[in-house]
Amino acid sequence: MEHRLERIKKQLHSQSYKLTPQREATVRVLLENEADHLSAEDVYLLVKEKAPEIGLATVYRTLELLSELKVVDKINFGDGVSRYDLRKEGAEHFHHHLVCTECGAVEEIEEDLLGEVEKIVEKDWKFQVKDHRLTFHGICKVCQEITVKTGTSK
Amino acid sequence: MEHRLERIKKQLHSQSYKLTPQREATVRVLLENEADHLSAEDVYLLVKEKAPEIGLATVYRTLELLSELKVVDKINFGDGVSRYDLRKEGAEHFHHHLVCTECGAVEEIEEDLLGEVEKIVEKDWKFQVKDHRLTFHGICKVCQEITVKTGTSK
DNA sequence: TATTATTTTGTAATGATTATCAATTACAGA
DNA sequence: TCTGTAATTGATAATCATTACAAAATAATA
Ligand SMILES: [Mn+2]
Ligand SMILES: [Mn+2]
Ligand SMILES: [Zn+2]
Ligand SMILES: [Zn+2]
Repeated sequence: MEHRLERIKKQLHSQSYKLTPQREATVRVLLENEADHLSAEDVYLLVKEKAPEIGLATVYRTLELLSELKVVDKINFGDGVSRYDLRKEGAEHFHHHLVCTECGAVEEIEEDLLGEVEKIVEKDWKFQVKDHRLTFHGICKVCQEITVKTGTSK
Repeated sequence: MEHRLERIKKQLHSQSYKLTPQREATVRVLLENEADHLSAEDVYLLVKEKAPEIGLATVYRTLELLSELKVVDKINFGDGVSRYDLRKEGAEHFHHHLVCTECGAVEEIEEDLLGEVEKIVEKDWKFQVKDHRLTFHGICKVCQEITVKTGTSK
């Protein structure tokens, strides 16, 4: 945890940004909730618990800054809000997501499954891939079992 | 063109929706601009050229309806607006996109490159895939050539 | 034709995000 | 340490895409 915070601090400094108390509090919230996909408002409320004086605008600005530095990725699951997702330690690309259309659960795939596909894209489309976004929509494990048991097909 | 319109009409009827003049005008705009990725506002302005009496709310409702019917897919490229993208004729899954981070161009890949990946996801994550969203971010062919010629590395 | 359900329109309301600006804080030089 | 300057913050207003609403229009039904 402290290790990752240190790394982010260095990344900020390398672009001559400072790790202010507000920024640190925001990053800590992101680290402590890595499994979730928090909106700016979500982050704001969580940061507020520790640092009640922080303003919503600062949270937005910090998240924007972290996006530029590729510390977080800004994603949109189709509800009206942007969500902010920490990059996995050392990951070159954004991780993948499984979104259940039944229960809304979001699962993560850290493994990069697109290596081969990217080669094809670079070769056949002459497109130099820098990053990707991949989300699967479908039925999660839990909901599949529910369907089998209750016969609910929807 | 007429063929696809007919098909969409039938799809609407099968759910007991009507193809009203406003809906038809909207669908026509989508068909005539299939290469683009129009926002609701974009669609509204284009429809207005032919059917000036249409209201923005109707365009939103129609696009929403077409989304539910899977005639269009609603996507978000990270600018503040939703964009609406016609499904390719007979396509089971949403097509892929290549977004150039230099010039903003959006290219389409109709070929489904995720067959193998989906098998892995179903097998290893026990997730039943219904659809997917895949976007690559990188440098398009045109911008690569510009970079080579001018030495602009950005 | 009378009745009812669907659809549309213009507009108001909502809500997430961004812009603004005065106040605070950090920093570099004297 | 003091001083001027740049960076950052917080409160709040403004923006802007989208949604909600209610009255009018249109279509379907009896
Ligand atoms: Mn994630
Ligand atoms: Mn497309
Ligand atoms: Zn589920
Ligand atoms: Zn380009």
